[in-house]
Amino acid sequence: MANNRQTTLDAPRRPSGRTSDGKKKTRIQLKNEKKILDAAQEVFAEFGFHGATVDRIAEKADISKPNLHYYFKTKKDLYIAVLRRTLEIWLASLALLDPDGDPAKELANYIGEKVEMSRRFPTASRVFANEILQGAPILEETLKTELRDIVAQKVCVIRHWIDTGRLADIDPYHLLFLIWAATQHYADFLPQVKAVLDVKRLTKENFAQIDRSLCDIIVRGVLPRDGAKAD
Amino acid sequence: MANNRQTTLDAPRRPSGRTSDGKKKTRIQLKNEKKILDAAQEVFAEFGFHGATVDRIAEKADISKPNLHYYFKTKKDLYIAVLRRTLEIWLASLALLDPDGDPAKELANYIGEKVEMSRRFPTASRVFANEILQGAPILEETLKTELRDIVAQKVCVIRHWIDTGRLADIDPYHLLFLIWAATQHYADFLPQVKAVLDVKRLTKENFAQIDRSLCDIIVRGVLPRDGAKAD
DNA sequence: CCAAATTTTGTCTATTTGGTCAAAATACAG
DNA sequence: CTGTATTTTGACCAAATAGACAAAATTTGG
Repeated sequence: MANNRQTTLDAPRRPSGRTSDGKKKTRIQLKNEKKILDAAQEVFAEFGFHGATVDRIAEKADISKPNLHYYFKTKKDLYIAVLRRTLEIWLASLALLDPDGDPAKELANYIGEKVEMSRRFPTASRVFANEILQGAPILEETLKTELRDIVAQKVCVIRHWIDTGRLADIDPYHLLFLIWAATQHYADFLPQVKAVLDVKRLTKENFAQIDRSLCDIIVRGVLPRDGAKAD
Repeated sequence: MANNRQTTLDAPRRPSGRTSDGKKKTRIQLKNEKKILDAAQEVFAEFGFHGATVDRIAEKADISKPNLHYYFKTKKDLYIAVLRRTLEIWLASLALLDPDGDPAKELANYIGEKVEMSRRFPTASRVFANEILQGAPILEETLKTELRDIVAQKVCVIRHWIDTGRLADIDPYHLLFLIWAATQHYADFLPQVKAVLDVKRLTKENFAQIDRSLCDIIVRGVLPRDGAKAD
């Protein structure tokens, strides 16, 4: 009788192939859970947690509502499951930034990866943005532990680049925030971007241009200036 | 019998001192509308349109629900009113960027202004972010007209700076997006920023540091490089 | 001070929506 | 095949919530 009332993301971390009772998941379970999670991600991204309705998710997943509840006890459980999936991609991308690489190349590579993520998984980004925007009620703990730790590591890498004179003396934290903000902007604020650029959708070419622009500005902005030019 | 069913933001643009019938607004009206709008902005920012309840807004405004409906017929009307107020500040800030000024100074000034806005009016930023994130159902038309036009103007200014060799050859649109994203990040994603930085709140000093970091990176990133260093 | 206009409120309603439950249908192991 | 476990569904419920409305209270102009 596992009382699964949870408010944060920690706990489970199951190998994603077994149910809470330790039993193996059936093929049907695996298939339906994926269908539901995919549908839920889209709906949560479009309407936020509150705006999303279980009915709509069920409909999009092409499954009956009671059946959905058979797989996910509550709307919140489903939301948490979607967030967990999203978070994994999100955290993994930070694993880039190889300390031994060339700073300019590493940063450009990271920016490129993040831009690509905004292009290919915009709904994931939006679910995440929604959650943070609402005050991160579910993710808060995870942000304060996992994310904070990983970021601290990467900050060390950047600091090292600065200390060895391969990067200008900028604040590593704000550099990372800048990259996140700039890249995810094209997923989270897509309607605004499209309106301003006067286009129906952003093509691959658009994203290539975005990648170039961001790398241009940001990488240039953090490279050490040889001919220093004080203000 | 003014049928006020509207879906976009255009129309009204009243001098904000007269009611739809052309009559002068009473002192009570002015006072209560402000109270309600302020409360609504906070609640919409925190919970999004769907998550916000009229009861909660009424409570925060210290006014009864039927009384609130006396001033704003529907929740959507209220939401639109809040958005309109926000949009004015938002659009106005773009008026900066003086074509005759020094590019570096102008950009730094604009960034500073935007950072200051995120610090002082974070809820305004969040209401806006929420709206765009949900696909900008209300703002879409305004974005495609007013915002697009103003931005197009400013893009010309930036292009001019580039053409006269005072700025590197970067894409003006993406430069603006970069600045918006970077600055508003500290209002919209505040919980994440706080978690990563391991602080309870962002102080004035934090924001001064943010301003410095962003100006450093972005302004450096767009200044023409004298000693060109091809990739 | 009075009458008209404005403002405020208690009460009620219709709808939406998250979630339940028992029974039916289906898949599966021996 | 057959009995058991899993999956699916129709019907239903309780809570939340946007909004209506008429009556009461208050303000305002003459």
